[in-house]
Amino acid sequence: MPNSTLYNPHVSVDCVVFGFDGEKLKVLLIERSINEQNELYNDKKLPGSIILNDENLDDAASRVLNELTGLKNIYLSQYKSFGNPNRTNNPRDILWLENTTHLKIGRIVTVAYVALIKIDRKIVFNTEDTSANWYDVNEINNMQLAFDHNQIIENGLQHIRHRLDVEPHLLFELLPRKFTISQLRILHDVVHQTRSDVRNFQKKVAQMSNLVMLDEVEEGVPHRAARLYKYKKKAP
Amino acid sequence: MPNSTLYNPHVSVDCVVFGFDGEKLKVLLIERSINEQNELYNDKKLPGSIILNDENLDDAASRVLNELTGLKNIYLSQYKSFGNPNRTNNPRDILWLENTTHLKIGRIVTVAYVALIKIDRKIVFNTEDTSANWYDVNEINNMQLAFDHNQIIENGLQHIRHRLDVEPHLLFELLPRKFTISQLRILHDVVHQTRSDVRNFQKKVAQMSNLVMLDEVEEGVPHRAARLYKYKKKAP
DNA sequence: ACAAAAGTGTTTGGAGTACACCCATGA
DNA sequence: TCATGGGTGTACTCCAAACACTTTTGT
Repeated sequence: MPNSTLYNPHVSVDCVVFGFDGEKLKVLLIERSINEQNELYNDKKLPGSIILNDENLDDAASRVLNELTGLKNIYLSQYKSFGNPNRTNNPRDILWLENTTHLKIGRIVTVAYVALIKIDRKIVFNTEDTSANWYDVNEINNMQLAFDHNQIIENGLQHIRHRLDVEPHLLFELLPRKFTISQLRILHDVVHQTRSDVRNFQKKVAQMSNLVMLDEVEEGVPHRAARLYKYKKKAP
Repeated sequence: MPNSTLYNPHVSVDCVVFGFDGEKLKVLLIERSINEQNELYNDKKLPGSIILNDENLDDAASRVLNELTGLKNIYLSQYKSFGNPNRTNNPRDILWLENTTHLKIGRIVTVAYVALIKIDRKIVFNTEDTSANWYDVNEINNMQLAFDHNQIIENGLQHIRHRLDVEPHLLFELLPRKFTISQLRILHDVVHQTRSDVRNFQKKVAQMSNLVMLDEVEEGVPHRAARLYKYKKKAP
């Protein structure tokens, strides 16, 4: 329950949290309920918060993610700020802001972050006042999100695609600790919107020195089990 | 002279303006004078401003550049926001802020932009209350700038290096309208901190379809004059 | 004539791309 | 035994990098 001496109501952070379920790229959204003339209106929003008065932007983003998932040390990267004076003009959004913050809110500039998390981590998404779910990045175009969150996600997606291109090791932030080369390839293809050749991909992977083959194979698949690998930081 | 109903004193924009003088990469800084206990203290700062209440972030950055240079249509790109709660804590900076804005200023989150301009444009940098000069990017490490502007420039430099790598056509924003291949190569090398081979560079340039050779050569050089080229947008 | 930079081709190695078959496993 | 994906090698193309000499012009 924010209070005005603790919080800075002029600046917020929003996090576009990406996950990979083995097939699709997903984004984590918070379910939002607004009581509008005695009708409950439901939609979704990004996890975010106005910042504390004495808080760094990066710290605010970490706090939001930690409050939501209980996790620390998540990959987080600031990528863009959104400050259109009209972004907080929708009456529904104003109502929701005032109900949840109990502050008088004017214009808010928000600083957007992308986060990458391993979707297999068992995360408590449903606390007493928050419930969150994963959504396909491609479905989001057809959803009407709070504020300018559609645009924030769209930009976040572009950003992270580019980022994963330049720094491929970040792909491992999205995979389980142990993974198969197929999983890595499918993730790579989903991110880059390509369809890579299996043999060429193996070849490229073979020259990654920080990929270590384990003495284990996957389990519970109805076909030949694939070898498991893990990612090891620090190139030699 | 800002007034509190017009300006939003919680958010500002700062512009890291890059230019190229034929040899070095330069950044445009504003000379700042502070009357501190009857001693004049001089240093430098980035061109910037708190935003207007009803102004987009991009518009605020354009406004700052236009007020400074008189130019429009400058290449501008937002790259990072800085919101350390201590960034506006230096007493000297507080004094300067209050003298120039006549507002009570607390914490300011600033949204940083990089801009690219052709240094040969004759620009009025010395209006009645502002004077600006170009500084080598490498000298800036040894200067003590206002606020966290050293860090903002450092990040801006990284950003623009990467950006010019990904979108090489942006190099032409830094060159005069007519330029030689040498100028282009030297700029390329300054940006990428490389030393490219003259012949290989010519070869690469030869396949750029939007580079057109003019029927002119450079003048006033004490050696064989080089051919001039211009950049033409829109690939065929 | 000399100093200074302009301009110009060829060779080589490495990376990316295209392509097809046998293998191991669970049902 | 069959269905499903796992795992493997070769040939070709293209791009990047290395490398040195002649030409033009001003002084």
